[in-house]
Amino acid sequence: MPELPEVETIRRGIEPLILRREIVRVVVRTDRLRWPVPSGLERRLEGQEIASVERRGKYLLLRLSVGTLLVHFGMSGYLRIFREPPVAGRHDHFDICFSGGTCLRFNDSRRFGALLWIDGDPSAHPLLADLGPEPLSDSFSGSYLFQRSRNRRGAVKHFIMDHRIVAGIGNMYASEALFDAGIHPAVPAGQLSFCRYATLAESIRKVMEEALSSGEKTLGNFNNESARPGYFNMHFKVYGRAGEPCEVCGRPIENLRIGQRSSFFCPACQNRADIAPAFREINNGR
DNA sequence: CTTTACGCCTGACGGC
DNA sequence: TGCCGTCAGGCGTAAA
Repeated sequence: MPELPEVETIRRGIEPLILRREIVRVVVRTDRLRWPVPSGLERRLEGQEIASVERRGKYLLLRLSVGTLLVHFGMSGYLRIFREPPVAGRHDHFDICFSGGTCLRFNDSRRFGALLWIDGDPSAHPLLADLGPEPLSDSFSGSYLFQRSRNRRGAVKHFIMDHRIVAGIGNMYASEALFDAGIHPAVPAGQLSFCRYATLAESIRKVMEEALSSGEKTLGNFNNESARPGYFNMHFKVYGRAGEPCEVCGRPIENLRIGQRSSFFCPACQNRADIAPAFREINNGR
């Protein structure tokens, strides 16, 4: 599931292949994605040049001479790169081909992804306007999280997955960051201390940067036609590891349902001392 | 305002 | 072997 690091890896991978290239051919095979693909998009894109390749949260933004193309990968979306695309297969929903021969093909079995056209300033688009800061930007910090979390009773894991709070963190990296910070995912967001949020913000940065460097290693594979840019083998310490021993303490990783999502954590390394009344609002040593 | 449940969709998986 | 039910997940929406 592409989260921020995966989308950023895709961005870095395709940027040198398509920047300042002209779109020469667009094929849309279904308009039934997360939202309908705008009709007549093909004609609007053909002949336009890619002015920049950007990302906001999990959204990939291809800025054109006029307007912006927004791509979202949902759960199962991925791009492949061809010079001569073969006959389209199952779930190959659209192709965008460029001068010089590069062709991007989008495949998404679950169709939670999106292809949208934005006229004018992308940051004013409803999907982007309310996004919180990028976790790797200067405006993201422990004090920011602390301030936004006051009076929130929902689980901290849900809190950091709220894209209005911070953009681009999904279920996998939320679990990993909380493990790194030693914070139990179910702790009410409003009950964590300033110090714990300082730790959490650093853990979020660390996990994102580690994932980005994993992705960086796969960039060389982008001309391999079987490759899926952005789908790299990230090493997870808790995500998807229910029942396996924690690599720090050996206790079995547990899976707890929080807000309709599975949440993986180590019951020992991520203890709930945070929410015991005696420990509220103080740094308990971690 | 915050919090919660739901629906979209398909592939993988387990049970029979 | 094959069928069927269940689950996973991002994210907007609606309802509480």
